[in-house]
Amino acid sequence: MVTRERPTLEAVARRAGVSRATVSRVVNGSTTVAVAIRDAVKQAVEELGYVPNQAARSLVTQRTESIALILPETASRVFSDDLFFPAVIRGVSTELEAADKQLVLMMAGSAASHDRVERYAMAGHVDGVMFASMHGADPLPGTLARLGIPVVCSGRPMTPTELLVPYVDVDHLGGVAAAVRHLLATGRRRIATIAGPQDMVAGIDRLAGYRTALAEAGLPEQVAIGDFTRESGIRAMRVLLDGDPGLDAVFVASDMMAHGALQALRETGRRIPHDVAVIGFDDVEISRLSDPPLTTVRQPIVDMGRTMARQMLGVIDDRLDVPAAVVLPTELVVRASA
Amino acid sequence: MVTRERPTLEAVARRAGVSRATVSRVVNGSTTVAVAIRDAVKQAVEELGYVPNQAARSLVTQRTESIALILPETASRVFSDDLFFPAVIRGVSTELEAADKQLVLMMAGSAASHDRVERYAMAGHVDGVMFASMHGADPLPGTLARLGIPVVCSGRPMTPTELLVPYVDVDHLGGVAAAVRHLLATGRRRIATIAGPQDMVAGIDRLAGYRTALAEAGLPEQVAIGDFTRESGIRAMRVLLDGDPGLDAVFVASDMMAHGALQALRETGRRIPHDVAVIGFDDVEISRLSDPPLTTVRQPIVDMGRTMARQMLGVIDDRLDVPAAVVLPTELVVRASA
DNA sequence: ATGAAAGCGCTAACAG
DNA sequence: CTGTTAGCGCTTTCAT
Repeated sequence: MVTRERPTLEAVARRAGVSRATVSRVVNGSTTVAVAIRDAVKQAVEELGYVPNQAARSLVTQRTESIALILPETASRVFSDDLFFPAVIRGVSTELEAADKQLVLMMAGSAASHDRVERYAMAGHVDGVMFASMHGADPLPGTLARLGIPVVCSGRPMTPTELLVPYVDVDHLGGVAAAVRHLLATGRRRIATIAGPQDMVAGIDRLAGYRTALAEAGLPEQVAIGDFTRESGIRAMRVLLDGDPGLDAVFVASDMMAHGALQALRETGRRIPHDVAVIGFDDVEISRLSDPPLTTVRQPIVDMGRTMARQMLGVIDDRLDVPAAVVLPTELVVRASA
Repeated sequence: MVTRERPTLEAVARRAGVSRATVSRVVNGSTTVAVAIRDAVKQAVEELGYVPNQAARSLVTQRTESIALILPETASRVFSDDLFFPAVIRGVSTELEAADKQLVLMMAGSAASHDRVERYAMAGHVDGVMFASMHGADPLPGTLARLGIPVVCSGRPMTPTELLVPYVDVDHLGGVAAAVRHLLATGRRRIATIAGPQDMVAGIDRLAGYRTALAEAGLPEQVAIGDFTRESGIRAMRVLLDGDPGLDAVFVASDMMAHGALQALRETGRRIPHDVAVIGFDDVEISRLSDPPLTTVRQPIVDMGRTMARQMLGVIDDRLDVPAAVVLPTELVVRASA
């Protein structure tokens, strides 16, 4: 590897006939430098193509100007046709770009990579760590926070971590309530649900919302569990139909699963929404492209990413007005499927 | 920001009653350390929760153990429902994970971010830079390569950069030829194409393939240009139909555009493949889910990512057997649309 | 306003 | 096999 050696501060200083300290000042935009000298230095920087060595800089400043986003999922899951993660990344990315911070994206779907992430953060590679899509009571956010590393989560953490870590989440319960209300208002009475994984807050809260709403309406519940993927939606729908061939509606905790459910329903010859009404959750693109287009609970995924990133930037800059918890609204979007 | 100070080599050395050098040896797995001492050091490391400071380490080793993947696109493009980029990322990510290197993903859709990327690489933030989805004659790969930074590209570069930079690409021409042959064999004679953007090798090569194949068959060509997005596919298809309402086949340079083309064709009441046969390119998931399922030229996108990552690892390790150019095969996958 | 000097935490010769 | 020593390139007091 022929790494041509890059010019150092020292080289620039010699060329401009000043000290290293002065060059450093100019490079870092200090105002206390005489204009003539500043220009000379800038010219030397230009001529030599000088770029500060980040490792050296970080060593003394204790700052890297980069921030990690941890997705406790495999890469194949993050980059599947489920557009949830991409939307989070987009939001985060937008905010960090504006703040001139580098995003370091880390998938941590296995125990090994989970470890790697921990070491990575502890090695001071990044100034802060953001988590999205947390499963179970992941101790990592808390661990890092206790070590003094700024941590922010998307999705309410399931551990007392919440005391240490600011987070952003959406109003799952409100969204589900609106969905079930809509089903009731359109005359449905045998309303099943395909719930999300019960080791994730989004899965738990949406199921709780369904239960509450059905209890209030005095209707019996019918629950099948999926893992937010299309495949699991297909399977869960079949299970539900086995249990009650006469069900007339299903609330599905994610659009991907709802997409699977539509397929499973069509395969049995049922017409949607005539025989069975279907409502999803997310409002990712696929819900508009599905057949029929999906009525769904919109959650502002991109905004979650943006909000989380802003919280992180606030924490890093030691701003005191960083809200410990932000809950964004959800909204029912009615399309043909219900 | 309360960054509790982390223990240093020095602290571990004191606790274990040895020198810093010895601790460094143990931490880096040197075999020339007495077992007793090694254990003592390991214990001290454990007790103090020591993790090496990456900035300090990089400063002296000139290595960061991370590698950048540059996507010269906006984040919204990379993380849209086009699963091309995700597939590349997945491939890259798999290989780097195995090599215990950290992937740093950078979107560079604007001139500003293009600059940022350049500075980032030159600051020694990463050990190497991989490019995917290059537009036009981007000078950045060449620039970085000349500076001694290892560079690898996915997609044949359009500049003489190729002399400096290993790359991986797929057999565009072979794939297109197979597609057109299939159309001819099934009796189509008025074969149009929706080409990709003509500032990208994938766009150029696939159009060239179409032209060659039609010329050989002695048929007239009909070309509309898109930019690989679904929207542009819809528009291009309408243009083609305006030009020749009687066309009986269209080869589309990407599945996303083909998806759009299907929609545009259906809107005119045409039946597929009865009235018009459609063949796409990519074989991303959407081609199986579309209506009807899409006949398409499969390119091994994940493998491109993997191959590129392996080339990069080879270059970094100064291995001499790194191939300057790898061309992966493509393959026609016949489904209902043609 | 500028320079001198002291490290940041680590690795890698080189001695011993 | 282990310790001593000399930096890696930069920022930041502290003098001047």
